[in-house]
Amino acid sequence: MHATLRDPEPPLTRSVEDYLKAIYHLSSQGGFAATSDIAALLEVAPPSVSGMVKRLSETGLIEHVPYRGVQLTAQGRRAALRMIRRHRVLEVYLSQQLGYDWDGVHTEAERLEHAVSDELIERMAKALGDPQYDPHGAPIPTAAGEIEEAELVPLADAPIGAVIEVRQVADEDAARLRYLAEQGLTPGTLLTVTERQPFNGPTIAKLRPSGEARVVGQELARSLWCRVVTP
Amino acid sequence: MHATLRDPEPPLTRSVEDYLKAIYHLSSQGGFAATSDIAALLEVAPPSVSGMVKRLSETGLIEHVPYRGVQLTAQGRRAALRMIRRHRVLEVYLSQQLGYDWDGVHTEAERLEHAVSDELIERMAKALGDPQYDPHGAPIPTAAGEIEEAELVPLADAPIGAVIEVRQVADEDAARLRYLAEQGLTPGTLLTVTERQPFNGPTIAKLRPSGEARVVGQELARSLWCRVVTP
DNA sequence: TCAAGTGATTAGCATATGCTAAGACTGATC
DNA sequence: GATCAGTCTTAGCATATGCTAATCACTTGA
Repeated sequence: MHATLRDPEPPLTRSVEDYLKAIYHLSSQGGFAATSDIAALLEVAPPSVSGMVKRLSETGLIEHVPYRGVQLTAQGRRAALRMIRRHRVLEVYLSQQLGYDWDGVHTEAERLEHAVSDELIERMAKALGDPQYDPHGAPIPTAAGEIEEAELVPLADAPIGAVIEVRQVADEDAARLRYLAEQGLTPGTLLTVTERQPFNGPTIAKLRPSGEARVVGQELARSLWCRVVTP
Repeated sequence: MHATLRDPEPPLTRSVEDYLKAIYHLSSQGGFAATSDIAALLEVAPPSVSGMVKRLSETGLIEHVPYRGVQLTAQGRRAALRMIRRHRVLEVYLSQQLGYDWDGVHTEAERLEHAVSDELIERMAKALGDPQYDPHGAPIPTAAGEIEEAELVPLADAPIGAVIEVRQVADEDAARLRYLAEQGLTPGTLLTVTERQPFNGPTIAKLRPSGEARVVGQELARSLWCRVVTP
């Protein structure tokens, strides 16, 4: 009801959608997304970001504090979450219905997310039984724009002895994702951290229930986000 | 083998892909596609077409005879057929796997065709059992770029008394497509033309085997392309 | 054969997006 | 508090695509 009464938001370009997604990801932790970080994520030069930032703040999608960074407005956040829903539903669909690998879905979804209609996304979601998580374990926003905010810690910071569940893999590199899949370190896996080497060394964990040991280097252990099941 | 050795053709923009498709359709009968026809089909102003035509002939995708019109080169034709394959595979996929209506697939495919990868199209085609025709009966080019060229006549010209098969509906208007579906006039339907009213009047045909009569106005009968089964 | 009309092209401009080079700001260090 | 390194922004430009208005060329009818 309310949604249909709202002013019809004008269609956004592909670029704009990419900027909004980037800003969402970069500002989800701290408050502001920095120009140079946006530039690095989107692989454009910083002045291109400045230009786009000006346009986006004029249309009310972001707030810009010069020399500080940008934040999404409510409208910008809505648009960003819509893109993220599209991306993640597409990832699940491609991997479950079309046999894509866990590590190959990202690139395809990256292009499709700008072209699909809302109707197609909802049909895909329904065909999949309205999934809550994408293949990398990231939560899928609802069509209404709500997203689960879970308390997760990187495996590298997980307390020794705790039972933890791998929830999310924050890495898009196909080779790394493939490696994690081979190691059985996919969302849903339960682990006990047994040991952590000093000086940013690897984390050592046992798979549950099998008890097999896994040695996870510092870098990977930073991108494996986990939920602490029993401390 | 050969395909992988060919120079990697540079990615085309969405606009360019649309122009090539339009030129393919407009020049499939006669030799040349006229500027004004391209402009009408793509809903742009004629000078925009002139500009694009210049760029496309510089990159070798089309041949331009000033004041005459344009034709696709071999390279342009290859690119156009690739888009048409994408479009039609998408239409079949959307209608068979995601429950889209016969008349609703076109718009969605129109946007997606520019974003999907070749790999996704081949996965969809395989999941569908490599279909030969799209939901409107149009032939789907092969991945290698071959397309069936059938001898079809509009229902409006079909000989009286002949048994004919509806093969293809050359109309994109959703309401008209829905109407034809209601009337049972979809690709594969067999008919006998019993009568044609003079002065461009309607064609009257009987469905086979049921014998039910259908009165088809001149305009629709021009967009229903048929194969003559027995003269 | 030539003039009119239709259709195509060119000229000139607008917008979105990107770039490099140069200048402006901020925060940390002495 | 002054300076410097790093970051951000502005200036100026390029490309792709679109538009309108004006001009040009082909065809056809008188």
